[in-house]
Amino acid sequence: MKKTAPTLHDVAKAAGVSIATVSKYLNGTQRFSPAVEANIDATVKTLGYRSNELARSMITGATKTIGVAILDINNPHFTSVVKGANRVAIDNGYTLLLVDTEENQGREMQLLDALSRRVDGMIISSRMPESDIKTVVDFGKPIVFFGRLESLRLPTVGSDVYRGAYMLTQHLVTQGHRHIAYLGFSKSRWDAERLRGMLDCLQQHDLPLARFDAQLPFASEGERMCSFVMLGRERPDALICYNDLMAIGFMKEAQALGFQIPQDLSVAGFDNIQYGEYVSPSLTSVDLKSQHMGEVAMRKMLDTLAGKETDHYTMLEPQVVLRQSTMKRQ
Amino acid sequence: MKKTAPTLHDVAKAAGVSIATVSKYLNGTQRFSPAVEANIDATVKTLGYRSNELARSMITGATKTIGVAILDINNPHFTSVVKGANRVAIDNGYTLLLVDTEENQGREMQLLDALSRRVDGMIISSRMPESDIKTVVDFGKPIVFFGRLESLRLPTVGSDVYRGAYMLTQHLVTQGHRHIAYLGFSKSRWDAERLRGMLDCLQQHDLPLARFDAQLPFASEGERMCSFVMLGRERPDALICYNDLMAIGFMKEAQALGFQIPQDLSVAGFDNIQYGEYVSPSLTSVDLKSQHMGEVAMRKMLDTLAGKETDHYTMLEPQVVLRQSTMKRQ
DNA sequence: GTGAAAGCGCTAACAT
DNA sequence: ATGTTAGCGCTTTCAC
Repeated sequence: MKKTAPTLHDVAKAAGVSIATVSKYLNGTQRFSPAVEANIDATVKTLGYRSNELARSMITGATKTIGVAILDINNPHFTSVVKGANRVAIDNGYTLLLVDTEENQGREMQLLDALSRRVDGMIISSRMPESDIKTVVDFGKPIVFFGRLESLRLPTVGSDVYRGAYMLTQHLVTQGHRHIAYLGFSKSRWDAERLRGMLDCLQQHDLPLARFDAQLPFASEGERMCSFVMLGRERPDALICYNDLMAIGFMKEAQALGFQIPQDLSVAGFDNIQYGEYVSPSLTSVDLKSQHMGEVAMRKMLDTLAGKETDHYTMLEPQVVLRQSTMKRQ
Repeated sequence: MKKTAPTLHDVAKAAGVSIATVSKYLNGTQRFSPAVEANIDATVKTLGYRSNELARSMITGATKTIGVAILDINNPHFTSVVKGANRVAIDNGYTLLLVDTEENQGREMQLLDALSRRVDGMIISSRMPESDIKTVVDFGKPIVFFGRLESLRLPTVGSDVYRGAYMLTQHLVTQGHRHIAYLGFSKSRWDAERLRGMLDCLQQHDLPLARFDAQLPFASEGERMCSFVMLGRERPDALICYNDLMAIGFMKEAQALGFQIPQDLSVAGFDNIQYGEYVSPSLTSVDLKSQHMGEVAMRKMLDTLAGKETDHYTMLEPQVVLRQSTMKRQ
């Protein structure tokens, strides 16, 4: 029950060797005579010595910690991203410092500022404008960013949502839908790409797109927007939502309003979250490979830290996953 | 574009004052003459000085970081816990170091070991035996634990699952169910309490309980166990699952097998995860107040760090949330 | 093979 | 009101 934890100094003294010897042996920097090594091992054990990571980090300049900033930990898409990033991190001896910015612009910058001081690098998902991202870059730590950037040249990773949106739309058109609507979320930096994919596809078929915009990417918002979309002058026969969460909320409310899905309306989302399988009808979705995104981002981070050059933009290939919420129209 | 970040020393020199003056002023430890303060402010700005948290932490002994270890970040219960903990942490100037042990005993100890060296305290959710928890306590950092402990006297927080299970069972019995089954998860330290609550209630009504045990607390496991439960000799008329995830999986598979819920079987779970509202039928559940658990845990941690004594066990009151997956039997 | 000593950037007595 | 100085626990040349 000692007041203060044993230090390298204590071990050295107790083992009758120098502090440098202990340090080098423990770090595997150098080998020593068997007698000395055994002695150190024993002393470390009896004293219960554990290195002070802080002191070491101060010298080596590395904390072995990667900061991960996400928008909302309650969103399954982000938990999958974190899961992927975490796996790769752990396999490489790194730990995750998590920051949940709660879809809340206000404190984001100060959170990132604080974060940047305690990590070796940051993996960031954010809705900040590029000018703000520039500020974050100036915090001086390596950054991997989710989503494509215009002016900044940063390592980024994303899913090809344009392709995903195009494919999904193409499928709906092929299945006979003629009145397709998009319940988007224009605050997201991924929204425009989805929209572009849909528009390009529909234009080829000379079909229109009805557009709606949500304020939050949540299920509750999908519910809220439902009557607005379904009880207007022109009811769509297919709806694509910005993400699965919104789609799930929308479907529930649509059913409450008396509509049958997919008979009255086909619904689809993005992300392919796990719960899409368990709602009724099960949800058709564009799988954006969330977990893989996290893995790739962390691998890029680690490569950057190791001084390797990484390609700047990595784009994962999405996959349309068909389920019961969409059907063929005759 | 300097190679190395400016230090306190640089600021002091550039501002023509001593290093201590800068330190004290920046930390608000002491006030100085307006001239000096303005001068320091200006220099800090032009140099872009940002304190090295590591060096500071080494001296103050505080990292302003709390480690949070959870079993699975893909489980909504835990994301809510983290959300709650994170809110309180941020409001108090702390950051979360997250560790996802992935329901994987093997690396858990080494992860916690590593974690303990970089944080001021740890909030832990784990299935470790108490002997192992003792080891973690010996890492020397304050700990707040989720769940009641037998021998160890640690600050802990939990939900009164015994009461929750009792209430839920009571409700089912009142609604006319006579063949109640429990699909448990005996590896969890919360399983026994649930079971005890059900048993105590059923005993009073002189009713039996059929028991099944899952290997993992996932939806997929609920699906897997379904045929085993539903196609045996004695089919239950009500099923309580260890958690909502399992219940959701179970319901899906039961419906696939041709059963109607709740007509053929009432189903209920624990946690009251968000998705329970969106599956069909919507899921009756015992709300364990996940987010509140996280908040309370973090508050206890902060109190402990501040030297305040905290009560050792805090038990939140659960609430039965009735939805469509349970119904009255005549 | 092993050890002495110089810091890493900062805080906190203790001076002045 | 401001400065001097002694470390915090560790890594890392550079000597012996």
